[in-house]
Amino acid sequence: MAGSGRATLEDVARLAGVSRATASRAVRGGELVSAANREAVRRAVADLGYVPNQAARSLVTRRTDTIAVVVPEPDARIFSDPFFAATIAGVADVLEDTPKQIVLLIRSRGGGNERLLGYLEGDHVDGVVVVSHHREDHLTDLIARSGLPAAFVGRPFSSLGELQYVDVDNRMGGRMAAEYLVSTGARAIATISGPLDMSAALDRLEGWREAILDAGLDPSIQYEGDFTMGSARRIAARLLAEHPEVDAIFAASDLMASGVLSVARAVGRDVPGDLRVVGFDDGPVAPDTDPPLTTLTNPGRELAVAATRMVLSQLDRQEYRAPVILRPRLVIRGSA
Amino acid sequence: MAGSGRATLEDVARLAGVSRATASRAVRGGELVSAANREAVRRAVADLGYVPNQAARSLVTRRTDTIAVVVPEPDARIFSDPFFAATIAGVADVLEDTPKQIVLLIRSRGGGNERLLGYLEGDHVDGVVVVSHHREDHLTDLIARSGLPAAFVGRPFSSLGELQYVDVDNRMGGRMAAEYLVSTGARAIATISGPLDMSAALDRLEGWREAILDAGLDPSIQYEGDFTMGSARRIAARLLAEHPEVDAIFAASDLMASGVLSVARAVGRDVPGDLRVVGFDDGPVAPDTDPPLTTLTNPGRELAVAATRMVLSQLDRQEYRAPVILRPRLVIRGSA
DNA sequence: CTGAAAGCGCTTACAG
DNA sequence: CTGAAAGCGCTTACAG
Repeated sequence: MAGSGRATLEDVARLAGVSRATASRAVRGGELVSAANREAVRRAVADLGYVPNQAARSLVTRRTDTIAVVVPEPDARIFSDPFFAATIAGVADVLEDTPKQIVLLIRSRGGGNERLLGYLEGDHVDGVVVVSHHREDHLTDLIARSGLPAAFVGRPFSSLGELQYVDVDNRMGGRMAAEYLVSTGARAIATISGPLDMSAALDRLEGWREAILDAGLDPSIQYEGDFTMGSARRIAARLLAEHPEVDAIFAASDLMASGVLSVARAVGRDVPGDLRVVGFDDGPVAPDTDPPLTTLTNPGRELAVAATRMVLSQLDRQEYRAPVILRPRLVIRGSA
Repeated sequence: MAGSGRATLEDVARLAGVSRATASRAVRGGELVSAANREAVRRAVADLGYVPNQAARSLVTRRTDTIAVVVPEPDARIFSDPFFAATIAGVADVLEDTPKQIVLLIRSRGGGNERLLGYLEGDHVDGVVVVSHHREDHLTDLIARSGLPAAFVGRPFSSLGELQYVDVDNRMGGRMAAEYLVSTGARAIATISGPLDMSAALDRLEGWREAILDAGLDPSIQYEGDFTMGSARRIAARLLAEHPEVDAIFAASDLMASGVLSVARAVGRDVPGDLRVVGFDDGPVAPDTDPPLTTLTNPGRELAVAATRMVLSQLDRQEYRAPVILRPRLVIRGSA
């Protein structure tokens, strides 16, 4: 009772009248322990408020019961991005049914990976889920070197192969956005891409471009944003001024699309009347913009669930798993 | 080189030609170690790719270099709440300058606290920052019992005293919202509160009520939301139908205020012409609603920074710290 | 400044 | 089903 958390397995064993080995077995689930001893240990644990010391356990089992969620993003604003938030929720969903916890590994402002590497290699986590990976963050090498079970949410940049990941088919999504806009009669279709050091941004841009070309249209009106609303606003203001002929914009995230919407309103463009807007993500903001956003699905939660399962399954047997690639769906609302 | 992460201090010591004790001292910063040995160890560490095993270290030091961020919220949607996101960013900001990492402890869907308690008491973390605390989540008892250095973001429900926390003065904020609305000429002022099992919601409501009463107005038009946009939309639709005379609404979060705005637009009410709306948080959505939101500041990041510092300072010396209470500021934009 | 030794609290073959 | 024993990889008085 006194000093809860301080009781040790030794104490439990003594109180229950068994050896430490038996107490240990009983504590963990009672395999190979007589019913009587199991009960005695249970009572001792309750009486003493015993909680196993994880460090001691980890030292011998080599497991830590923690999964790292790596966020190689120097800017903590990432946290308010709904896609990212959904991702954390997805990991949490899966781990809920296990004894594992999430440790959040955030790239330091300084930009170095030393701490991250040290943590991953210090036998600190059992596996890792990587979110929001950029081309130059060296995370693919780092993960490969660590040898830890890992999965990326979003196709990693890497020549190393073998890195497991889940993704939405972003190229198809970009295509679908452009094709849909073409089908509604748009002819001067611009795009605001995400940051081109991220595969999702690259793929969406590529798909958009292919479809624009296939339609015999001009793919040259293309600006690079960073997935945030702020970036899209700045770009949209310029874009609409420089290219008044533009009759549709594919913004590569809902946040950016909603930035476009507000700028369009501010400069007196009617959406979808004389400007069509398509976003990407189908996140929580999509139904709430004005007009509601036509967009492509990018289910962060579902992707993170799949990635986490991949890591868990690697923990069991080291088998290779083909990437999980979800097809985006076009959700038609009011903006296009 | 081979089996990176597998090298042990023993290996380092042997390669450097010193004892394990000296190697240990050198690895940690070189106090009480000759320059020559320090260098020898440094080289051995580099050669072997040695990374200390944290479990072994924790077992003896009793420190884990992790801080728990406890989210006693069954619903993972919390992650997309910008205030909450800001909070995580704030903790990360502070820990960035320390060797500590964040472990995210989320209340299980099942609702039980067993896992949480087990984790906190299993010598797993050095301290805890609690975010989004509800009256019945038993977190105050649980934290107090664990004896861990802790701080709440938001005033805790507790009779135990001594629990350290940071907060914005929500009551004053509620007051300021109501007083401002009164000053703009509003006379039928409703409120949509947050969930009343949270102190922030309670305090804002209380402050609003006091000011309404002080102004000789009627405080009876009051609905309970849950801080989300969805809840506010459902409520606003009913509220505006049942009380068409309402000329102002204080919504206790920006998310809720933005829900009110969209409903108002849908039913043809002009904001701020014939309906004024004030929110709370001054989060990222506030400048981007239509019209931009008049709101009160609630700096989640700053609060979390203060809370984390509290925990860190408790880690040093067990001294008591008075709560940090920030004054909200009224930010006037277009909605009121 | 340095090293031998004890010990942190557990788990896990191993022998019974 | 049970217990004695070894060992996981580190840190920290202690004596020098």
